[in-house]
Order: sequence, then C-alpha cells, then structure tokens
Amino acid sequence: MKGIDKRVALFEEELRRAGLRMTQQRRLILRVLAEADDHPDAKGIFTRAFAHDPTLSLSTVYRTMKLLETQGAIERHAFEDGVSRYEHADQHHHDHLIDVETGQVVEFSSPEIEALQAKIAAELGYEIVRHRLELYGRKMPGTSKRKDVAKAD
Amino acid sequence: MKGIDKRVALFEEELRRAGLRMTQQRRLILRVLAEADDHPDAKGIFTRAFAHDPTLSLSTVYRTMKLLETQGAIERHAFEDGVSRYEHADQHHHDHLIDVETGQVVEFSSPEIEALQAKIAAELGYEIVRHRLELYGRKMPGTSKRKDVAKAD
DNA sequence: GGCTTATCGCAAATCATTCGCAATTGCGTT
DNA sequence: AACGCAATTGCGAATGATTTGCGATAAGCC
Repeated sequence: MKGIDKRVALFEEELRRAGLRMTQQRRLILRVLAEADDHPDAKGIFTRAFAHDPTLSLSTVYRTMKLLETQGAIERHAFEDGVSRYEHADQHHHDHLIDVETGQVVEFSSPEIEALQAKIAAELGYEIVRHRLELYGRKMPGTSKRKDVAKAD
Repeated sequence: MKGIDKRVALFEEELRRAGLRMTQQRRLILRVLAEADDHPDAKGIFTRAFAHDPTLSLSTVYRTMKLLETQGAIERHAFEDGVSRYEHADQHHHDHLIDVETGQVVEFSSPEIEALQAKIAAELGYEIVRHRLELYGRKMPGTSKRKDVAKAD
C-alpha cells in the first residue's frame, strides 16, 4: 500500500518526461499490477481492473501493457499456454518454474546457470542478449521447501 | 536420402498400428521435414511441400504436424516470434540459441545446465517434466567456433 | 472392384492481440 | 477557472496463426 503510490508517482514522472499522460486507466492498471503477486495475462488484469472501473476496455489494457513494457516497468512472459503474462519489473532477475498440474508459477534464480549460459554462448561465438528459461515440473511428494512462491490465475 | 525412406516406412507402421493411414500428403510432408535442416514453421513446410503437390492445403499441414507431434515424430518449438516451428525428433535432446539479428538457430546441449535445473527444481520440491531454454544472442566479432549450425527460414 | 471411414480441401470459426477513428480528457497555458 | 490541442480512450473491425465443420475423396481391407 505504501510502495504502490510511490511507484505510481515515479511512473507518472517518467511519463511526463516522455510527453505522455497519467490517466485514470493507467493509474488503475498500475495499481492492479502492483497488487498482483502472480503472473496475470491481459484478460486477468482487465477483469480485476474492470471491477473498479466498468468503463475500462481490454484494448486499453493491451495498450498500457505495451507501454509499460517499453518503459521497462513490467516484464512480459509467454509460457507454453501461448498467452502473454505480465509481472512488474522492480525485482531482481529470475526465471520460472511452472507446475504442470496447477499452473502455479514459482520464481527462482541461479547464477550458476546464467554463467553456464554465457559460457556456452561464448563457445558458439555469441554473446547473450537475453534468454528464456522455463522449467515445467510436478510437485514431489514429501518435499516441502519454499521460496518466492507466486501462483498464476 | 537413405534414412528418409526408412523413417517414412517406420512411421507408416506406427500409423497402421493406430488405425491411421499413410496418405500422399503425409508422405510428402514427412519427406519435406526429413530434408529440412532448419526449423521451419507451418507455412514454410507448406510452401516447400506445395511445390511438389499444388493440391496440398495448409490445413493438412497443420493437422499433420499435430499428428506427428503426438506420435513423437517431431518436436514443436515456439520461439519469441510467436509462431510454432518444427524439427524432426530423431536426434538427441538439445536447446536453442537464436541469433537476434539473423534469426538463425544454433543447437546446443549442456548436461551441466540440465543437472543444475534438476537440482534447482528438487530444492523447490519439484521434479522436472520438461523445460524450455532459449538463448537470444548476437554474434561476437572475431570468434569463429562452429557446432551443429542450423539456419531458420 | 467394392466398401467403410480416415483424410482432405475449403471456407468459416477461434483466439489473442492490434488498429482506425471519432469522442474524450489530461494538462500546460491563459 | 476556462481554453485548446494533442494524447488517450472505447468500440468495433482487422489481423494472423491455428482449428474446425462438412461434403468430397481416397486408403486399405474384403
């Protein structure tokens, strides 16, 4: 609740700097995103925001997501279900593990894997611009470790 | 040229076993796929096959790709451009490095990364069912290493 | 050769996402 | 507080990849 308003204000500044406007719908979508602890898709964001403002349109959600992405405020991911899912980008880099049964998304990061990726790319004569790493797994019985758990819709 | 016919024959057996038929169009698509050393999408496969049989339809290509995928004869990949690309599945497992400038796809495999993935998943209480690893990179000047290079359309 | 039904070609249907455009609304300026 | 204009919105239509319904065609078994 506290960090959210600050983030919205910061974003408004960035917009202004680019000659853009902080509209009611952008403010609303931003709030929905900030309150989300999962990886919602456009329709999911629209549904949540629509509850607060029934005049909002899905097009505006898509347009805003694109804007937020180019501004670097959010990250877009396309998992195997084909739709684009979003999450705010104020955190450290991480990859995703998707529970094939529930669709739940668990975040993780591994400097070792990143290092190996860079090494492999270098061996092939490339430098990495970005990467996509998704693990699709099934919960093992008996184990109960936790870490940055976030569920998808 | 030799292995192709054999592979087609093997596939025909599998089809028959499932009560399905080896049609002209399936034979043709299979041949196109076997001759491809890249990762073509449905339209690309259609174009190549259409050159040999102008009565072929794109629907048939899509239907055949789905069939081949469920039969495990091919693998489908959806890189960042959004379209599904296919490659025959008779090779060892590998991941992909995509040249962000040319779209060229380089294949590689890393037992170390696979091991790390399994370890990470286990720590989170999961066992991996499958994964998706794509590196997007840019060719480094001066370096000239090669390895399993395959270009996209 | 004939029969059954899997498969095909075609056009229409989906689905997520984008776009065109007229109506609206931020917001810097009076 | 009102003005003016470009940025933005909502809506519906357009897109592009992929799927599907259906009548016509052709595998494969007798």
